[in-house]
Amino acid sequence: MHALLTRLKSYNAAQDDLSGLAESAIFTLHSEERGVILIETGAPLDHVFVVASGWAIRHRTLEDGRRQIVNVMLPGDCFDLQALAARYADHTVEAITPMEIHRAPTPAFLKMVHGNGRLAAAFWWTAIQEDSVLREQIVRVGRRSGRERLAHLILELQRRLEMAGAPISDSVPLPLTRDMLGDFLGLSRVHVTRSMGALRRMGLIGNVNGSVHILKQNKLIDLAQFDDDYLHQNQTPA
Amino acid sequence: MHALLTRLKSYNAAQDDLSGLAESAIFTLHSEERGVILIETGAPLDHVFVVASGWAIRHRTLEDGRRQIVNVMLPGDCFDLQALAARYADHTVEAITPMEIHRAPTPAFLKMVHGNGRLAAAFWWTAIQEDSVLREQIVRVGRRSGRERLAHLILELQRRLEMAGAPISDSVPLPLTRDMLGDFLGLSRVHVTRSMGALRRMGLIGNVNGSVHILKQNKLIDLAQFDDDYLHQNQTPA
DNA sequence: CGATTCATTGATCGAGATCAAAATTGGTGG
DNA sequence: CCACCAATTTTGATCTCGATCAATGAATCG
Repeated sequence: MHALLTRLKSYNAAQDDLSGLAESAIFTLHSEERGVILIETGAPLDHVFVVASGWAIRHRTLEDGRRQIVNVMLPGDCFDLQALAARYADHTVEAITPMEIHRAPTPAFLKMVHGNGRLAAAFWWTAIQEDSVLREQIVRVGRRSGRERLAHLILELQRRLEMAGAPISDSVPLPLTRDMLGDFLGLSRVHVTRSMGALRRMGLIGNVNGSVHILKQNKLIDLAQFDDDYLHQNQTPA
Repeated sequence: MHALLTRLKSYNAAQDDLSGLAESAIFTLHSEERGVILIETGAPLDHVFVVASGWAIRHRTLEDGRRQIVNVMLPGDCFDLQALAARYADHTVEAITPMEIHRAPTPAFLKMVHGNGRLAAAFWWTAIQEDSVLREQIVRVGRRSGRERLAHLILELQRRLEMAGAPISDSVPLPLTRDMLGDFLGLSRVHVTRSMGALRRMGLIGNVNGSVHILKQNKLIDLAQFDDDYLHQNQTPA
């Protein structure tokens, strides 16, 4: 639970009784291989997950094969809190790297947060944060150019990884194939390569294979019109 | 609160103690004109809203004027439950028709749901539903063609309006200009007109001005690959 | 090493953007 | 009821970004 707790620090500066989470015995730790489907569209939602390490994607595939990746689940992310109010999954979640992942049955999870208001609020905050990420994804896909989408995504991933305790660095791991990036950003595989090449030729990012080096943060932020307010990092509520 | 209560019926079939909501005195009713900004990007989030009548849009504008509408708020929708965990708005919400809207201060709202678990669950359900709508919007904008986007949106609006108590009908009100539809669907104004014309010429929808007539539901559903599972209509949780 | 998967690059094509003008709609006031 | 004005929609013409098709390179693995 380390990544999640690290993340929650930036929410709950006081850090009062979140300890209850680490102590609770309802989560069990599992290792999953790359490619494993954690949640299947249409399947019952009976567990809540917290990512310890590794990456997963949430995606939806249309009848004719077109696919859209909706979001990436990084260490410290929790899903599917949907389970508390909906019975069936409306998306598929798939591990794209080997993962370590905590899993709790929904009813036990519910009981835990019922007994601990601060904990409930903390999880609510993570849900809010994911909402904002989704909204920004809509803006990204709806109104930005190929390069802008890519630059914006790279910056978002950098921030989100740092929030979960990754060392501050201009090197961002990116274990996504061009196909996945395309399905994430609403572009074709080929165009991802092109946009990547453009950013490289502009000197904004460095050579890529499994991770991106950010060479000129400021230029990249400019190009992407990236404003990280939407990540609600240090906004303890009223 | 009629529209919201109607909507909640499909969630909480038992309909036990949601009455507390109607009785609670924390909401005040306001009339707003078209064009009024209900929530401004960057402004403190100190109120929770429930739409009684009229439409609003949540949108974000980039520095160079490109705009993306993230979602539409219809009668029975609540926002911004974000207020419970984030201090500042990351989007603008604007009335696009005259509206009647209920408003409660966030702290009072919090106290109310704290004292009433079923009510809390019901509001959580509305948040889950909005999440699903957002995810579907990502798929729509990321991977569908112009006509598909339009067809899909029309169908979604029809369902959502019905859920809030609008009479079942193949006539869907659509008080959005072509500009708004473009900013919503990630298209240009001109292309919205074209896509609309295409659907009309295909005999799927009827003449439009302020509302759309759905002439061939099935064909429209086919074209859009519309599957309304994501609206989680009758899925009381475990 | 073949076999497979993924990235890069080139060539061509098309959906949708942009620019521009005309037609329609909707008030408002005389 | 009509004339006028503004806002919006529709339509046409042209261009461009990104998609598609196809071939070539790298990289990984039994």
